[in-house]
Amino acid sequence: MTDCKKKDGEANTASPSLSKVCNNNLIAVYESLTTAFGPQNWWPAEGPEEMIIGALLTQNTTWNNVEKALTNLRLKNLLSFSAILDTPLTEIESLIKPSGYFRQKSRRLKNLAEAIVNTGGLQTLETIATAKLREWLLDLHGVGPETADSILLYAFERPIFVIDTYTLRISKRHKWLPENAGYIEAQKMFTQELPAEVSLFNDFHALFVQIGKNFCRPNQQKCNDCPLKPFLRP
DNA sequence: CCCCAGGCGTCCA
DNA sequence: TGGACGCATGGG
Repeated sequence: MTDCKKKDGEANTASPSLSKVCNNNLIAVYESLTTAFGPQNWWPAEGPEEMIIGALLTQNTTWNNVEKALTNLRLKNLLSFSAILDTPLTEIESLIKPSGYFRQKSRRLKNLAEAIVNTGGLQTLETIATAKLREWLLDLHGVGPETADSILLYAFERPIFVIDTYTLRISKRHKWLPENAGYIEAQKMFTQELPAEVSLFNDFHALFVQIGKNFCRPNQQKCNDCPLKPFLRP
């Protein structure tokens, strides 16, 4: 972790900042994760509408619970924005109950569906440049940075690195980032030090979730068996 | 019984 | 501007 190689011609006098992990190592992190867990294939396309709905429902919620809600919606043919728009709030509430926060999320879902339909649907949104589209998403009530970026990456296939609590926690535990780092700072690190590839970002994010679930819980870290042990900074 | 989950908006200093 | 808090079901 300490011998970050400089690019050709670059001065080697400045000591690398503690918050900076060199390119080689984040790639190595990804390779270690892939070796340990294999490719993840997250959100393998039941279509962008379902991905977007899932991105909203999974806020602070396990995917297992989200799947129950998605199944309920699918059985009622409600995995489309126009259908959600035409369905009473109370029905949405009862269908998505397994995914938790159902009163908030049902409103957010209808709100999101309404915004998308009113703006001309996904076909219109697809034509919007990434930065602008991110702003548009963030303006929606109930869509924060992670949900917006998940939608950008997984539904619109834009090369945006998604930061979730696992990614932040893992980055801090390994001292790739300072303890007070936030979403933007973390995203900047990954963006700057990785090639902007959708498939890489997709898989990387999913792999971090695996590490988080298995080795990096809030009050329990099993660093001894963790594939990322070699990447812990002193 | 406990802790935790693929966050976000609100409130308050 | 940043840190607590409520939201809610389901799994370990």
